[in-house]
Amino acid sequence: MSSPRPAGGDPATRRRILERALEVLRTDGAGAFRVSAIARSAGVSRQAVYLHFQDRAGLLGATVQHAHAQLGIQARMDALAHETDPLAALDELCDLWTHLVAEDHAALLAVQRLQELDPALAAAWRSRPGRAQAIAGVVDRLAAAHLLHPELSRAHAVDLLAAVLSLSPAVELVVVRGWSPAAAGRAVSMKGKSSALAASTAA
Amino acid sequence: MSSPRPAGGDPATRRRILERALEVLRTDGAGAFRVSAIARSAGVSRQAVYLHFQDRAGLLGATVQHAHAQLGIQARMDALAHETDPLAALDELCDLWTHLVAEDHAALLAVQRLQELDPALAAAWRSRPGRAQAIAGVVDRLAAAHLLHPELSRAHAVDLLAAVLSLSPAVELVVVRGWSPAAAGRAVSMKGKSSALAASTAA
DNA sequence: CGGGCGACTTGACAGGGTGTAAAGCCACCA
DNA sequence: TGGTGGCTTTACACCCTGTCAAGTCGCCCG
Repeated sequence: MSSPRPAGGDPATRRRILERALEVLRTDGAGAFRVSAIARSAGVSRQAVYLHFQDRAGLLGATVQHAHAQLGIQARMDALAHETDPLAALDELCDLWTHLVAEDHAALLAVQRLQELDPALAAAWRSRPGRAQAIAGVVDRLAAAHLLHPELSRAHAVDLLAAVLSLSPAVELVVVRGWSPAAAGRAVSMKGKSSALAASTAA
Repeated sequence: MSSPRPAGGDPATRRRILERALEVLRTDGAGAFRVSAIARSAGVSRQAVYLHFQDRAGLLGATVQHAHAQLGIQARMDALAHETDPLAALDELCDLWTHLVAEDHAALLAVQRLQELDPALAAAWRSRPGRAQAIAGVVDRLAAAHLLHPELSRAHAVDLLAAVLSLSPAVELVVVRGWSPAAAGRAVSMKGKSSALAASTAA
């Protein structure tokens, strides 16, 4: 269910397509994410792409997954799950997010752009691996440590954290305004803390 | 310079096109923003649209302007400029933003989506009327009232506020998670305050 | 060695979108 | 009566997606 790919073709070719797709995305932006351009860049025919991926949205989804794998997002997500200190977990999640955005904002913007045209991609994106769970997990740990603001329900805290960790703030700080991912992560984390915690326990 | 429209055609027709374009955007989303669909919806030929607007991006820009006018954004912006209490100004700006997003997120998302394909639209969007000035103005007033966090430069405060007032947090809260614009505005405002102010002087 | 199969290419097509161009229609005005 | 502005119709070039059919190449298996 998680990978309904046509399963045709050589994995090496598939990987090469994904690598070039990611590079196209990173260097030329979301607007350049065209099947023909990616195929050309990968030195493969356009049809070959359709042999490996359902359609453009499928290719984009796989490309984002590939980017996440390349950046070791899953490993950091796993580490996050084992972090016992709730505040450290929150910091780490924010840092993870801003670094990911710094590296792959084009890919993330492309997904945001294409999801409207493609319900399947939208669904995959909304429940993108780990993110919702990570946010809920951090909030749960904060609540367990009695750090959540007393007037804030857990659901509301999740909403707030999701808003803070949404795409455009990170893009605004890191991409548009040139902050370092680390600094942006700290800022995001501070926003999250101060809007959801009982006391501003800044580091 | 602000309105480089071809200036051809009947203003009434132009208005009708804008109204339908806005409705298309609001009901069918950014993905449905197609010249042909809008022309059909306005009961006008596709060419007539090009007679009134440079191209699709120009039409979108004008549509957003029309939406802002319809919602009385400019009036609220002006009122904002005359608000003397810095914290009230901040609250008002956040409330303004979430209400605008609640009403026209589709239009705003469309702009965000198309700006990559159209440098002119991107420029117009980045310096969208009032927004940058409003943010800078609020920060200035906060600084003048010595409310800014002492370790925060004015430029950084502007960056932070711009991040808080970027598109996706408001969309996340209001559109995805169903918060009321007012509640979302309060949350956004609180985030802005707590990340930029010396003390959490909540209302 | 030869057949077959999987991976890929080539070429073509339908469908839909943008933007431009040229010619015609029509109502209104001088 | 003639012109002109606003709009329509038709046609076009161009690009992109997604599908189909046929052909090519290499490799493995019998």
